[in-house]
Amino acid sequence: MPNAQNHIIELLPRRDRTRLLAVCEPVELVLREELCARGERMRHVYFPTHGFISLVARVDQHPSLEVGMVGREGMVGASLVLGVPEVPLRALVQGPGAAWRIDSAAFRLELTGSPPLQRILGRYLYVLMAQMAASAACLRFHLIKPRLARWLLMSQDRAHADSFQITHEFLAYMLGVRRVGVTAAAGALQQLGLITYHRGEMTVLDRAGLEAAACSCYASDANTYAQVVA
Amino acid sequence: MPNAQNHIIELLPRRDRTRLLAVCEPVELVLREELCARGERMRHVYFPTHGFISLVARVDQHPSLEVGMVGREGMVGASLVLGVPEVPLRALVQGPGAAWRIDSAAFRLELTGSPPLQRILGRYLYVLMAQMAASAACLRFHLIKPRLARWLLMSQDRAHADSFQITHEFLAYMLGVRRVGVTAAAGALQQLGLITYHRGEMTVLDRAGLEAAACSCYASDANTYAQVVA
DNA sequence: CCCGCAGTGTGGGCGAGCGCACAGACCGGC
DNA sequence: GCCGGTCTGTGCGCTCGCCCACACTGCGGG
Repeated sequence: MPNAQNHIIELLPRRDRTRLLAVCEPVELVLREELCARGERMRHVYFPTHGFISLVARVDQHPSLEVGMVGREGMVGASLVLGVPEVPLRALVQGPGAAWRIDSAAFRLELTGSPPLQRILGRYLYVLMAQMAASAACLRFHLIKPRLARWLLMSQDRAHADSFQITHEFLAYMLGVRRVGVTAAAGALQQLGLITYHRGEMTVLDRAGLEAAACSCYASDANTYAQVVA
Repeated sequence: MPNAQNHIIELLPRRDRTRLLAVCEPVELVLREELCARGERMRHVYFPTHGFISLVARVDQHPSLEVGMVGREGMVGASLVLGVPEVPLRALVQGPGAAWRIDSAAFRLELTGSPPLQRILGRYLYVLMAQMAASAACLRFHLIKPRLARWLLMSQDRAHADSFQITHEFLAYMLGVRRVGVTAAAGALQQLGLITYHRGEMTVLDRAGLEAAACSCYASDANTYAQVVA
């Protein structure tokens, strides 16, 4: 049996896993690729194995805002589990990598035939919801620096790499702040020796230090996931 | 067949509806009552028929923040549909009224036996998620006055009344701002003749005017619900 | 009737983040 | 080696919302 490299899939019992993988096809996740535009019908769902994806919300003409992140611990297109083929969010590849892709129709078929898959994805959806609710409060009450630290940690977890390609500009979009605000916060973190960056490449140097600098939301998120899904 | 007065229940086919109502018991929703503390196991789910409930998130020691609202268009405890008995949020009665209450175990039983119920609740959960994602962006980008207008409209829809008991202080908690900020925004709306208030009682005078003053999130929310659930 | 209290209105000082604008630094391509 | 574009750093004035404090007003209870 192949090593699926995706937590959700790995949690499935052997039978269900094999059957699911049979309808999967491996695809590459290209940086900045848009897996799904907001409001659009999804044609595929994705189980990332490497790299990570941002779930991005928009209102009016305002800049975007990241409300969730998906890596090998989750999936993109979970709303299909709820029976709704649209997504209210953009799904944007932030860390290049790879994923298992499944056609929506095939996935729904697989889902109805696999209670374990239903169970796990239900729990995953719960975590996603909890994450979104917490993100809202985090966004409101926490300063840029701790939020940036949290973002970096979450990315590192999902990318399984210490280094990723991201500019201040893009980070600003994710966090819903100005680029200048990111520059200031990132500069402070660099001063502290926690990270280093250079022309669109950021590297985590001191993970423990970053965890101390991050807001509590990082720990609670990880906690929720561990308790509910794993 | 009794008139359920709750949209979710009313959308069920006659058979499923009757069976569900058989395990329901009517309860009163008392103002400020906490239907569910965050992190706690739920003992009951609620289908409101009158009044409305706020879903409230917290981080650290910071003040609370409303991330969702439930009235007769929805239910409290929808995470049971995902197979998780806990809720990451407080559920707080903001508008007194009444609801159908079901024991969690009985509800799960009913759920497994009723595909239509599963289908409708999945869609409702989707709407709730979309609402939460949009709320985050709204929180970040919109000013207090439009957000307050939106809150009043949402309350009015769910309470099915033009007047409700709420102080500036409490509104501040919901919107995640200071009381003084609410006073200023509410004062402006009153000046415009859209609302009037007095010692903890707010009344909507000009609904159309409020809709014009509200941020776009109100319309999008209503839209999503109408398209997905109804 | 007076006191207390909850709800509301107002003010001043302050800090985080915003918009805008521009300057330096680095990289790749011709 | 020059040039253009991208990424990063910096400055300034400003707004919104923050904290704190206080004053006014109904309303209900002793």
